[in-house]
Amino acid sequence: MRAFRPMPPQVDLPALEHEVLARWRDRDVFARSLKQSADGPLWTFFEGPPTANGKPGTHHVEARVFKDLFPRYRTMKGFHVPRRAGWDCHGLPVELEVEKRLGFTGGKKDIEAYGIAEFNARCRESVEEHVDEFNRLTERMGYWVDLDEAYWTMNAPYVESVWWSLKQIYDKGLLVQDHRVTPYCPRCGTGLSDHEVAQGYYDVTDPSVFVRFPVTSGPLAELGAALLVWTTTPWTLISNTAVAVHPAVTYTVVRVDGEVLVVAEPLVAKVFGDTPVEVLRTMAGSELEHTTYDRPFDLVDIPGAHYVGLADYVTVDDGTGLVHQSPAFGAEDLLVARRYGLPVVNPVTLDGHFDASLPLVGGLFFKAADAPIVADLEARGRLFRRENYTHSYPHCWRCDTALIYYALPSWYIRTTEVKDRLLEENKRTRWYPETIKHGRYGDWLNNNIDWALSRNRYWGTPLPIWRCSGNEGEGAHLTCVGSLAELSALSGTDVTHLDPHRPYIDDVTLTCPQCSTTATRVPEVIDCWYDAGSMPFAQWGAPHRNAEEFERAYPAQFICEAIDQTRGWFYTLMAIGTLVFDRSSYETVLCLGHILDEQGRKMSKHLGNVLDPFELFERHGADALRWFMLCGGSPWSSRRVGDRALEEVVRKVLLTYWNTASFLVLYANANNWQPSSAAPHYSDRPALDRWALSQLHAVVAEVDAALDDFDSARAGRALAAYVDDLSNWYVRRSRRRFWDGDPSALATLHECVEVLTRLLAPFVPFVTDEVHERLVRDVDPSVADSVHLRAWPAVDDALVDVELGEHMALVRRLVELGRAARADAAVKTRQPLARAMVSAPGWSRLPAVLREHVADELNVRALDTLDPAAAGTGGDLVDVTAKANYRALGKRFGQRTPAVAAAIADTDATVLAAALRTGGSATVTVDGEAVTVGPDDVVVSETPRAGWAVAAAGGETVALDLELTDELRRAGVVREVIRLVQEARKAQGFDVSDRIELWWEAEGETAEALAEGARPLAGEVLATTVTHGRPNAPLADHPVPELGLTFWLRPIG
RNA sequence: GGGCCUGUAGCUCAGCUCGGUUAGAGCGCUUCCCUGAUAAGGAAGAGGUCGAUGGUUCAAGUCCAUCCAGGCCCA
Repeated sequence: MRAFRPMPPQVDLPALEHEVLARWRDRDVFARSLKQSADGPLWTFFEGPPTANGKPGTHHVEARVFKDLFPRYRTMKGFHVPRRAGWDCHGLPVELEVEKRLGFTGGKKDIEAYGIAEFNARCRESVEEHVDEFNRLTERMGYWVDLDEAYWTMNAPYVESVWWSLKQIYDKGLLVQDHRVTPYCPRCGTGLSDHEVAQGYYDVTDPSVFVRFPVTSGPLAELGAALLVWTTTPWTLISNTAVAVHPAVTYTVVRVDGEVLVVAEPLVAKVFGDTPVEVLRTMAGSELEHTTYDRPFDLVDIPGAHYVGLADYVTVDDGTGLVHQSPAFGAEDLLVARRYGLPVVNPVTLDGHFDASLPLVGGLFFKAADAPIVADLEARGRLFRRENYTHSYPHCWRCDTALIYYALPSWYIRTTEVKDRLLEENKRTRWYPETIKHGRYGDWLNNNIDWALSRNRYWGTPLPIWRCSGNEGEGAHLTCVGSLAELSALSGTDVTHLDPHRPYIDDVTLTCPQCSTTATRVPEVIDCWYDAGSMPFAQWGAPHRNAEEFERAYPAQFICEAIDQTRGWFYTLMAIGTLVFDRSSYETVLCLGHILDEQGRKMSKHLGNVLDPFELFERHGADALRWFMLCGGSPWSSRRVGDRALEEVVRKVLLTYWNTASFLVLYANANNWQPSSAAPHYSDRPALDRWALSQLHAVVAEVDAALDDFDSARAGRALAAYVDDLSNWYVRRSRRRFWDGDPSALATLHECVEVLTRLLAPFVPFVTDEVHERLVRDVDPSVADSVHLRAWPAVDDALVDVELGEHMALVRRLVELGRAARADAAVKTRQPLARAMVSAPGWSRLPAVLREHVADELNVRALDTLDPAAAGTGGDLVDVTAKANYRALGKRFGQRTPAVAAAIADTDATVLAAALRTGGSATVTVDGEAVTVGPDDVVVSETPRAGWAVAAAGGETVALDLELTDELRRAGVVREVIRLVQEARKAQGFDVSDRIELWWEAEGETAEALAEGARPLAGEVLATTVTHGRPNAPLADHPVPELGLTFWLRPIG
């Protein structure tokens, strides 16, 4: 016969987790969970690869917990859920990390001096190092994902897949070279990422100039009007290409001081102040479209330009509402220029100086050109006004040079060409929460702009385009290569084993298939977000390798990341899927809120409020952190995490659960009980057992439904409530049956804990597996050797008893009221009372066995019905009040509800209540009209008067008879002594089943009580003898001065 | 500047889909009580203009509008 291993009530959860981890490794549980589900329906999940550029933080744990829960849940439901880890290896974040480590401050110059081969080798090392830490994190937190077969975006097969996809896009004519405006440091010779730019903002004072652009066509020209244009970057006027106005803003043509100017109507007062203006006419901005003007400078050639265009981004907050456009130096300007097919002319060279051949500004640093430009405008009568303007402007965080927004040639994917397809794909995607779909994400798609794909950097997937030398510039032939094998064929050398990174790939040249001249690779690498978005196929190396596996697992049924990925991974996945396969790569997406610190701030290195996940694991356990993330609030709202929240999880949920199991083991072993022991059929078990099972199956249904809807918090609430019900009601009320080894109670609790363990397993995989091991596996080797290999519990509708649930809820409410009444009267529960009287709807239908629980919890000898109408049952003790039930009345009476409610209040409550009780209805008078109301329309409360301890709430009343007889008092003393002896047993470390001998000495009422109550006392404290008198052995005495009592005890044997 | 999310007790959060008159729970605090598993449990108390204003309605934390604050993303 196998006994359960003893389960200490106190447990070191982090230590336990390490043991469980070792067992998972030994038994290869994760791999077996996949193997055993291999024939089940496939449920596909894609892992979003974290960027391996720093230590993993607590926010990484968040997404990974959710990415673990749902696959575990689905696996238990019989689905096959393969999951492969992935690492995002490329990109500027990695480069910056390495630059910092190498002590570089000079940007690209330092890297090139160091050597690209060496630099990229350092990047690779850095990635490998950080992936090691992510592996540790992943394992420790219990995130089951295949780490051995992880995809790395820097591996050659992955890069080849990415190339293949780019070639598909290229072949569709959607991968093109164009210009892109980026914040650019002219000293370092590099563009800066947003993140870098954000670090270098500070206030500077620039000239703010209003310039006249005389109109040269149309009716405005006849008026001799000039557009009044405002800018804070006079140096960009050299390359003025157009003027933008807002189509919906009203523009005014005014005569001021004898000249005619065009200004946005809302800005007239601001621009001209007190100067009198004469409004000649007004027009919508859209009417100004294509109005030509005489440009401010004629130093560079800009063909086909210089007219008014429309742009929604124009505001009337500052300036004149007419915005000067210089497409090479402004992102919005460039967009406008694109739409109108305007040329992008850039007179500033890469070092930030104007082309030396230009008059006026030739060779000047761009900022230094402001002064001569403003002077020249003034000299030519073009300057309307000049002011100084202080604003925030970005500078290079490395060298403090003012940044220039600068158009660099760049490679684009024309995502705008497939925008409609993207919108359609989004339409059929299920978003959690739903609002993202048409809100944040839908919005982003609607404003889709072409994807700027290239980066002028080093550590990234090289753009697989080779340009021939046959024709200069635009006319050169381009060759896009889709694999190393293809590259081998084109280059005539075997490069299938080449590292496809810079600088090695740069050395591969090929013969242009069109003109036979030598072609070399373009220098750019690609945006690492493209790498990540390629994972659906690239994780397999598809289609070059594992094409079938890819086909089977596309698209994913489920992906899950935090909300910042809407414009990141969620977008690139959908965009690449749609571009390459004409189908988004996922069907359902769970979008998480962010984890914040205890002050509600985002966690960031900068603020120093980052919580080290490993410390949290060792302090509270991974289960605690998992439960908090999953159940501490809605998945999609942001939540604050801290030690205190985790301590609460441990105490309230994990330890309560553990202790319930520990309790079961204690009494199962004490009574030689096993799961195989005979137990009564469900229907023959006591109501309390049937209630526990009924609640259990209601919870199974609730958790199942909640997880189906990806609402882990809702599931967690149901589970936590059940843990509490089980521990603090079922076990509490059943204790005596456990002491007696009642097989019904033991079987019921075992079943409840066992099913609960399976429900909890995907949430808190460690502690549940340990409980499963001890409670199930140890005593039945035929069961799977991990809870994670078990099936998800099925709901047994036959066990769900709704009426019983309602009855028990009433019992618990009445107990609460009784306790409140006792507390109010300052009569402790240990003091038995003769009776309690109850008045509550449903009380008459409450089965006797359930009434017993009320009596027992309240320690009263009898329960009576409080009936104000019947003499001798408390009628003289109660006040009756009747209140309208608005919900019921509102449906029937609508607008007259308050009048009916008032009528009910005006009617004598005793009469009303009596009528409702005897006749089932009552009549009240509303505005002289008789209205019939039923029992549901009125909430009757009966409140006993003085002399009783009473508590009432929501129409339910419990009254305690406080009169104490000597017999009751003595029974109270016995119960007091029982508790003291129990406390002494516990303090001396006796086992719960140890028998003892007991001696006592006392006087007066205490002596009387103990003499009378020796038998119950002996039974309760497991005493084989209860002796009045001192022991003759030297035992420690237990004095109780309040009772005039001293007792002694010792264990037998 | 735009879009979205959030705002309920000192703190963490339910409740809002589908409106019902005493707005709940946990943590923390005070006082009691219970204890034959528990780091637990229970009762009472203190603690709320349910972000603000207006509207719809017999009735608004809940529906509508506007505004404010914080967050996220974008500019």
